[in-house]
Amino acid sequence: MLIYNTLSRLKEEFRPLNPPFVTMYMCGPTVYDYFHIGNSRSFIMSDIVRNYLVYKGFKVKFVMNLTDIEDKIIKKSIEKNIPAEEVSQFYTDAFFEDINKLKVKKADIYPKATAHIQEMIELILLLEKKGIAYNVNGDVYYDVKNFDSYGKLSGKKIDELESGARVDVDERKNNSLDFSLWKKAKQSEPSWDSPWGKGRPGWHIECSAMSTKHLGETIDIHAGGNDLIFPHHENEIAQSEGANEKEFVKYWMHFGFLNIQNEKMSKSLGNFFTARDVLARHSVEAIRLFFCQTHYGGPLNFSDELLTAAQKGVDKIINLAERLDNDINKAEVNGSTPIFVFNKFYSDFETVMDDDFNTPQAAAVIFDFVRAANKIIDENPNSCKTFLINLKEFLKKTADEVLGVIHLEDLNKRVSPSLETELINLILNLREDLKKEKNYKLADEVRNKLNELGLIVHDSKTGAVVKRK
RNA sequence: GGCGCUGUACCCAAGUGGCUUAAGGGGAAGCUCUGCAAAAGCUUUAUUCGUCGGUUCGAAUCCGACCGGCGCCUCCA
Repeated sequence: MLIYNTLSRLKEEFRPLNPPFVTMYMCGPTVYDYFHIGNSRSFIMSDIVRNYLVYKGFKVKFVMNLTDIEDKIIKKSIEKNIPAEEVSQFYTDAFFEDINKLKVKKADIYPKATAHIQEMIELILLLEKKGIAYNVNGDVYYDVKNFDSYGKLSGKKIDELESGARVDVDERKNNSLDFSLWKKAKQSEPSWDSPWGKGRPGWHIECSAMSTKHLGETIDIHAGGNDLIFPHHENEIAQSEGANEKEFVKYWMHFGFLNIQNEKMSKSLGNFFTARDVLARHSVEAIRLFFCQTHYGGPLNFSDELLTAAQKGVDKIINLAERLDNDINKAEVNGSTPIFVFNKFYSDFETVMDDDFNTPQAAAVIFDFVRAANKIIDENPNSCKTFLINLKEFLKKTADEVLGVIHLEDLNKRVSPSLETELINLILNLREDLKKEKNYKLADEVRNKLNELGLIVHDSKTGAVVKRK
């Protein structure tokens, strides 16, 4: 199995430190606002990576941090005149709501920055002891010149970065690239006691401290968006490897941006839709298939039209699943067992997913399977139950449990009986009688009236099928 | 200025030296089914991969030049 490692810029054979265990850390949200649909791409793609590792038999421990103390949270708390904890708690709740709707599986642990202040302080002390951190009147900085391999992840060289730096140079720093480990408290800001006085942690230190605490000094996979490569992940390496003198991460994975009209979707540009907005217009399945149909590392343009197109693809898979459910109920136990190349479809799926999670190809395998399955059902109307169950099992294992582009359990929920469905069936049965009497005028009128009520009636060989608009 | 990504059919998009004279989805067209309509299924749909040169028995895939799009270097998934 190959994974593209940002560190080496190569696809590398995946060899976790202690197989079958895999440790995976994903940079989570700063809880200062609802996350946008671009952020969802990273959450969903990391979910798929994790699901596939589980499919392959790995025991994955997945950690996602919650940054609950940070400039933007403080800014919002001042604007709204409410405590910072209230801001972060509100958006943490919203985060979990949205992530559930996106069918992203829960992480094993969601460590919060504010619950790990002590660990961060200890890490900074260690860096200070090693001479790669320095204190300037209560502000503690990381000294990049004292970490030899600074820049190895982003491919940057310290000298070049300095000359191209766009930010105003902070006179107190030794080097303009030095970054905050500990920020001295300003008035009315949340703060914690520390050996350097009251203050709060810098942004990067939390990931180093929390990934070490929950996953160990060296972790297998660390993932996040492309924009985190520099400076965030570069700084994490500097902190963790500077302190522990051990390799921090074996495989760095980065996800491409979601663009709008070829521009990166971002809060600062204002060209974004929140995940909850998009979920109000499109299904999770359409969103997930849309993301799957392009490789995780490249850019992807967002538009409602593309999501609508993805929905059609989802429907195609769901139609087969529903057809199978229907046939499984009717099928004979001792029917025929057609010859079908299950192994080929499973091995094709694995081959492409093994190649750096090629989800577009994986989706292609699923669509090929859908076509082949429809064909074989057409050609073998008397297939046995087991055969049909095996067909459904393929969809469950791949499209549902790994990619999450369909959710079979939700389909089952849809057919629960109620008075409403009983009444609809009654009307449809009466309409069948009208059709038998060739009273098409009245039959069509019934169909039109139902349509006005939001129910679409499709006649088929086995009787009318009704769908909600 | 530095580093990196990218340009494949009407749209989205995979493929990075021969298995591909290029997957898959959407769209379009045809067929099957059918009282009609719709739905669904099946079939078809790029001799061609930004442009121009080069390497090679062989290139969308490697090299060079050029044209276009984007990202990071400041908070950002």
